[in-house]
Amino acid sequence: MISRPRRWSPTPEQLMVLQELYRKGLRNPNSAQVRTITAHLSLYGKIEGKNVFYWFQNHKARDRQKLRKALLKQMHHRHLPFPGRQDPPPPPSAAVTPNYHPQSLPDSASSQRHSLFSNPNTFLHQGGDEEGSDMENWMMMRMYGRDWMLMTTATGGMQLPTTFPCYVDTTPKTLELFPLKSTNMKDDQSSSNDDSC
Amino acid sequence: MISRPRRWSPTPEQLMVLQELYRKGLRNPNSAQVRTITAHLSLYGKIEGKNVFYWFQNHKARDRQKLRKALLKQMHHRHLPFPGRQDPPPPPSAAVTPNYHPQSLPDSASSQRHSLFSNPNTFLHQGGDEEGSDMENWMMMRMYGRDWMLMTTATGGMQLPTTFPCYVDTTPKTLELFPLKSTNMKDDQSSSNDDSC
DNA sequence: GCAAATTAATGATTTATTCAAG
DNA sequence: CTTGAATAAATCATTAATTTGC
Repeated sequence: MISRPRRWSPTPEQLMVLQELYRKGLRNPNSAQVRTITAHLSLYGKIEGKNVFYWFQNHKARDRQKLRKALLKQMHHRHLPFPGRQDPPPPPSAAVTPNYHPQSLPDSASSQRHSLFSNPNTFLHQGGDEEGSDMENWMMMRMYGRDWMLMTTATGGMQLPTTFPCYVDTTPKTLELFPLKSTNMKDDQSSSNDDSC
Repeated sequence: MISRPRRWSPTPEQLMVLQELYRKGLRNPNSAQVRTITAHLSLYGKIEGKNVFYWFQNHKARDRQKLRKALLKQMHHRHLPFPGRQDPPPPPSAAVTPNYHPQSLPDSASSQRHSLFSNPNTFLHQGGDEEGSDMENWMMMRMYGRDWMLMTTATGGMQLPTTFPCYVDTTPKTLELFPLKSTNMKDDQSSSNDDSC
């Protein structure tokens, strides 16, 4: 019995595909991309969305850190210019760029790059434009993978119910107090005192 | 017209409940906790899971940083010992503790604290113990909220389909190449060259 | 050859930092 | 200025490589 591994390990095919996607320049796959990649990679073995997400995150970070170290060591040794590495053309001189939040781009920018991939194949669903619908239960953060595992697996994930505050000044309706399970033991539990409503 | 706000802002009731939960010691709510809190708080106004998650994350971080600053300033000024702050009893001298991963606790530890909250009310579903089922599409990471928004909202989220690597050495089955949409313009796009399979 | 011991890689989590809305 | 949202960096923990003694 191999006792199902506790953490995902990519099969050679999965790894190859991920590396190729990375090599092509993919760094921060969005939700749809993660789902698509996961779906396709699941042909080669067990895989989840978070694995894909983590893989890109770690790979990017370690690629960058490797580059940093190389540059530092090089700079310390001699002043040889850049090494090769022209695969995913990093934004010029952005090898050590700390952050870079190009958020909320104003509706239509950089239309030149779009022309490079004129493949309007809407492979993924493109729901309505208004809010609601899928937006509700879309996210269960990364960290919850383990908690969920501990919760569903019978590993004796102890229960630390936390009483819900009940002095909300509006009509309490159906809400009074409800216990919450807690599996991570860090600083998650309630303080033992002051829980009388 | 107030033009629906683009980011969540807690209503007074929601904020009060969140603060109370925090005050009681909740720091890293897990998946079930986030869902439960979200469900109950949605009685008081529009809210999503990520809002709850972010709120705890930010609140913890900023509480800690505030404490750090206070300590630093105090230490610099005079040597007054700790300020008050005995609400969520921080692990002794853990005010600036870097990490602390109590992961994979061996099945039954710290049973004393459990006795403090002997409320085995299984309010939340407790699914089977084996894999699969809910574990599949459980997580869409935090960052995807915005992407999803840009995608579903008609803001002209440009399409940057990325060709899927196709030289996987197993039988390609139904997978050959598939375009992926990309909305974040950071370094997400594929390199323009080398996309011929 | 082969496990136990040690080290290197890397998957998974948490914390720090930054951007930007209000 | 406060704080929601997002990303990057640091860290932990487990698995795979590898070394080592037999």
